[in-house]
Amino acid sequence: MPELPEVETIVRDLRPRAVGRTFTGFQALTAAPTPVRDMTPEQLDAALRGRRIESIERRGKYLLFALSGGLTLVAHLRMTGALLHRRPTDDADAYTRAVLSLDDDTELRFADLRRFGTLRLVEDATQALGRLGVEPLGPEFTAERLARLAGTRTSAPVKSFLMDQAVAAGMGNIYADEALFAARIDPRRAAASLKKAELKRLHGAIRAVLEQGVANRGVSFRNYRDVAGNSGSNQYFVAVFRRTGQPCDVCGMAIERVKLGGRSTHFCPRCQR
DNA sequence: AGGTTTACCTGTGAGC
DNA sequence: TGCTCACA
DNA sequence: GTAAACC
Repeated sequence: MPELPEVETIVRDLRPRAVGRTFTGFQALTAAPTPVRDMTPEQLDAALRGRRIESIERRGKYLLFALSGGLTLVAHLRMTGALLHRRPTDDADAYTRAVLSLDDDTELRFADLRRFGTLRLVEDATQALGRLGVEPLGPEFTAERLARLAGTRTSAPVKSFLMDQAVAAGMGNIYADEALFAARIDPRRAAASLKKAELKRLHGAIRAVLEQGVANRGVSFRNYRDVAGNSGSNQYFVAVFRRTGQPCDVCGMAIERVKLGGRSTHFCPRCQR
């Protein structure tokens, strides 16, 4: 599940490989549903041909390809998507749903086991993005802002609060659990009940776990792969995620798992209160 | 309105 | 081993 | 992971 650090890794790897290249075609390889939204694959092919990639940016978990002529190709990998940079003659990648051809005899393969990922071509990038808050690794993400947002919630658990993209764009299930462990906060606590000192710890923890994720090129529990098809290594450094029943590294207590907002949530019942 | 559940799709792994 | 179910 | 449906 690509979250902020995984998407950031993809964007950084893609820039030297794809910026300056021109699209020579688009092809959907599987029957509907294809990743393409709001138009047919044929329309996307026609619209993409001849457009140069001016820049590649990340916003939350979205990838933004700024193209010549003012259009933006917006990709979202959802749960199991990957963007592989290959040559047409390279071995096939499993679950490749679409191929974007470039003018240097390479291609971007959009692989996606569960088919939740999306691709859309828009004039204004913001129209393809959901309701997004500030970038948690950017200067606008402050403890004060986090506290203000937490105060607007009533009963929602802080875990669900963190998963809301309008709070900190790019946070996902893994890094939310890890941030709450690092901040020693029980994920079941109501967001509005957090004390100032706790929010300050949480703010720092969010930054720390995301930065560590980027440094380790992301988490690969199952499907995540970078543009070369390689795994990240951050899964070796997680404290609680998918460690149900295993001893906490800090106190030795068994990690517990509960369901919060429909998502599995992992925490140490002794360290997090 | 905020919060929670469900739908979208396909595969893996655990338990019986 | 094969089937079902929870989970991602 | 996200958006729509449902309390």
